[in-house]
Amino acid sequence: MPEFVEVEAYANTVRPVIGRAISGIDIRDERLLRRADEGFEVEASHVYGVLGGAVVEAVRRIGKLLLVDLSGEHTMALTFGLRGWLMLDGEIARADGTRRRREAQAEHVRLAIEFDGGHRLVLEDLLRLATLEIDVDETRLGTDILAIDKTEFRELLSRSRATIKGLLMDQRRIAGIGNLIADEILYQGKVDPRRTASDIEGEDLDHLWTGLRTTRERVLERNGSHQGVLIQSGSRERGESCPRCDVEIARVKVGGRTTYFCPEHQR
DNA sequence: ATTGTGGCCTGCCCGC
DNA sequence: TGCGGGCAGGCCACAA
Repeated sequence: MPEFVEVEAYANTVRPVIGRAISGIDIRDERLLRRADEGFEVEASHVYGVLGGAVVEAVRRIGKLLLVDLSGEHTMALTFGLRGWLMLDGEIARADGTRRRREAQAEHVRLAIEFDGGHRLVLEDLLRLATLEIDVDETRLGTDILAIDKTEFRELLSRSRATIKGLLMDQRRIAGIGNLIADEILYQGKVDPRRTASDIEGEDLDHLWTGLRTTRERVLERNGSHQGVLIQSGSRERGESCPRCDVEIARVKVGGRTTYFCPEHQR
């Protein structure tokens, strides 16, 4: 599920508890903490110590990372893997702030946090790929996709020998782009995903930048990383054809990810 | 150092 | 229907 636009929605999900204190924590699956350098027992107690009684002061998003700033100068950081999401009191927010109810699935709940006033925040995660960390190094992430400008984008490209798709998905360079949005940016930007980043200049770069801007606006307006033209037209599938060119969409591996693109108009 | 690959984990879908 | 293989929008450790 989650690329930047979904995590934006998760941030909106959490925001109603800003100003509330945490009254209970239930870590159902300690694998949530698996990135800890120390053993699970030690790390879990640290998490309980930091969260217990703390007041939520702010909720931020950088790329696909959700950051909850707490009283006591600590920050809880959540990632959601492929199939993770948050609900508050049985509701999930969209990127535009509207909310909808969602049925909880108890077997997939990995974390539950209670707040004063009776609010309950739940993290569900089908694949157990979500993580919780305290006080992560935020500088490991690049500029957020919504904040990057063309000057920085051009600069990033010119300095990288990676494939353009690999660069787009490299969270240390640009934070927030996943496999689907990368494919859509390249589709809109008319660039072959396998090209070397630093080779993209001039008109090609203009097109790609337009593709990035178009895509980030579109998925935000429509509330989902799966709202790109390539997917919505049904073309991001084996054997389907490009809605613009009517040639068969190509399917290749780039940067370890399955990649769909139009061999006709993406050059 | 940078870039690319394999594997984690579970659930689902497709083809036999 | 039942079963095995392939695959999933993320991320990390590791190899070249």
